[in-house]
Amino acid sequence: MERDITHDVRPETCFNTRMEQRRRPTDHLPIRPQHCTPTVLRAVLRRTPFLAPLSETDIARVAEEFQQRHYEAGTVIQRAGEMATRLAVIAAGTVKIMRPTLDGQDVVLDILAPGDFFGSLAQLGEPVYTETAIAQTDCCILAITPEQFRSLLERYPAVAIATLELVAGRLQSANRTIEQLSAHPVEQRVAATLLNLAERLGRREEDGIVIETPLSRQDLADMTGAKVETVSRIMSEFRRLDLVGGGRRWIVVRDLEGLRDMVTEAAV
Amino acid sequence: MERDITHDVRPETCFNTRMEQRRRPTDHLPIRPQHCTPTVLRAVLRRTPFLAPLSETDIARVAEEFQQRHYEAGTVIQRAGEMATRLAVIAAGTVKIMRPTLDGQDVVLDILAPGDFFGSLAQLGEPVYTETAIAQTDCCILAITPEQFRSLLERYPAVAIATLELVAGRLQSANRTIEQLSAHPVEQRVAATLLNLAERLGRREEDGIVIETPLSRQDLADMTGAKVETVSRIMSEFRRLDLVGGGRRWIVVRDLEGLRDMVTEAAV
DNA sequence: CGGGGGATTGACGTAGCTCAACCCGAGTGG
DNA sequence: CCACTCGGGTTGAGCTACGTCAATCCCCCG
Repeated sequence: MERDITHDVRPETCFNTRMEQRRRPTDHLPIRPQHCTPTVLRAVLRRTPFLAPLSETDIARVAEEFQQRHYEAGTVIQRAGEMATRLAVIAAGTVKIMRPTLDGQDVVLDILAPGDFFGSLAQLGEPVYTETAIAQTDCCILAITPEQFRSLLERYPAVAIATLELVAGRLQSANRTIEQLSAHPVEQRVAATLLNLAERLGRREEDGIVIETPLSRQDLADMTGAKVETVSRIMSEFRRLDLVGGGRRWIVVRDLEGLRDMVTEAAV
Repeated sequence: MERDITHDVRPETCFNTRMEQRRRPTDHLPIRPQHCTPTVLRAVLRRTPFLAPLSETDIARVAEEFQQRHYEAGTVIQRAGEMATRLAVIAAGTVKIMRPTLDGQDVVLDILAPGDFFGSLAQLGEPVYTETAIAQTDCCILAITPEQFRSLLERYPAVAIATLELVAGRLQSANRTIEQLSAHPVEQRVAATLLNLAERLGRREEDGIVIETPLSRQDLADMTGAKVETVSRIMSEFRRLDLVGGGRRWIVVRDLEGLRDMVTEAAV
C-alpha cells in the first residue's frame, strides 16, 4: 500500500535542496530553518494572497518586518488563551487550527497551507488567541505583530481590501461547515471534508489525489465533529468502495466523483 | 443598550411617531417606508459600525449612494443563488440569515439587528448570494451595489479596516458555533443561543430580558441544528426551571446566570 | 523483540430524530 | 359574538445514528 514516490519540486515552497528517500507520501523532506533565507522569505510573501496587491519593492520593504521562525512537527505555535502577539503567515508546512473545549475534546477548524495566515487579526476586542495552532508538519512561519499589521493595512489600503476578501472567504467556508454540522450525517461530513482537503492540500499522483499533510483518524474526527471510531468505520466503508486509500496518518482520494455523490446523495 | 437604534424612542432615529398598544413584547409598532427619510437614513448610517470612522460630512456624502427599501415581516430580501447585486445595511427591524440545504431543511446562521450588514461583500469569487435573508419583522434596509461598496472601501481605507474587523468578528462567532455544533449537546446549544440572542437583541424589562424579534421554536431549532420537537422539550424544561419565559414566537430570558450554568455544566 | 501509538471492529447504550396525536390562542368570516 | 381554522407549540412512544467501552491488530521505532 505504501510506495516510494519522489517529491515533486514546487519552486515557491521548496525549502529542501536535497532529494531524500521517503517512506510515505506525506513524509516530506525536513524543512530546515536555514532554508528560510531572506530571498526565499520574499518569494513566499510575493505569493501570499493578502499581499498580492503590493509591488515588488513594497514587498521587499514589508519583508523586513517579518520574523521568521521554525517549528517542528507536533509543536504548539500558539495556544488559545495566550496573549495574542503575532499574526503569522505559513511559508512552508501545514498547520492545524483548533479550539480546545472545556471538557477536553478538540475541535479542528481548519488545516492551513503555505500562503495562509492565522493568529491575531487586529488588536480590537480579543487581546488573546481564540485558537490553538499546531505544526502538523515541520513548518516555517513568518510573523509580525498586530501593530505592525495594522500599520501595514493603513499604509496599503489595497492590502486591507485583499485581507477583507480573504477573511470573507473564510467566513463563507465557516458557514458551509455550520451547514454541514447542522444538517448532514457524519458520513457526508467526512466525504465533504476529504473533498475540501483534496482540493486545498492535494497533489495529483497516478494513484489518486494525495492529501499532503499527515492526517490521523482523530484529526478527521475533530474536523467533522465525530468520534474516532465512527470515522474509522466510515473510512473503512469508503475504502471498500474504493473511494479512498491511504495508511497510517495519510490519505489518498481515489474517486472524486464518488465522494461528491456521497455528499449529495441524501438529497433524495 | 447601545444596539437599539430604532425601537426605543430617540428623537433622531424614531421611525414610529405614535405610541400604540402592544399585544406581545415583540409586536412592534409597524415600521413604515416613509419613516426612512433622508435625515433618518443619515442618522442610521452614522451609527453603523463599519462607517464609524467617517466624518459627518463624509457620512452625508456616502448616504446619497444608499437606496432605501422597505420589507414586510416574512418577505424574502435576498435568496441564495440569485445574482448578488446589493450589500445591505439594516436600518430598522431584524433579519434572519439562512442557508437552505438541498434536502429542504433550513440552517439559520444568524439573526441580524439594526446596524448589521449582509449580502454581497465583494464582487470577488461568488457572484451569487450564498445565503437567503428574510425579514423577521418589518424592516427598513439600506443598500448599495458591490461596486459602490468597493469604491467606498477604496476612498476610505479606514472603512475597509473597520469592515475587516467586523468580518473577523463574525468569523470568530462562526467558529464558536462550529465548536458548539461539534462538541456540545443540543441543550447547551440552545442555552448558548438564547444567551447570545439576549445579548444582541435583548431589551431589559421588569420580567427579564426580552428577545426583541419574533422567534419560533422552528427558528431556534434551525439555529441550533436540532429539530422542533427537541427544542420544544428543552424549552419546556427551561421554563420549568424558570430560566426562560415567553409565548407564541417570543422569548424572555429570566435567569442569565442559570443559562450560563447550563452552557458550562457538562464540562464536568 | 517488545512497546506504543494509531487504526479497526464488535457489542451495547442513549441522545436526539421520527411519527403521530393533541392543544391552544389568534385571526376570520358569518 | 361564536365557530372554524390554522399555525405554532407540546407531549408521548418508538427507532436509529452515533457515541461509549473494550478487545485486538498492526505498523513503526527503539
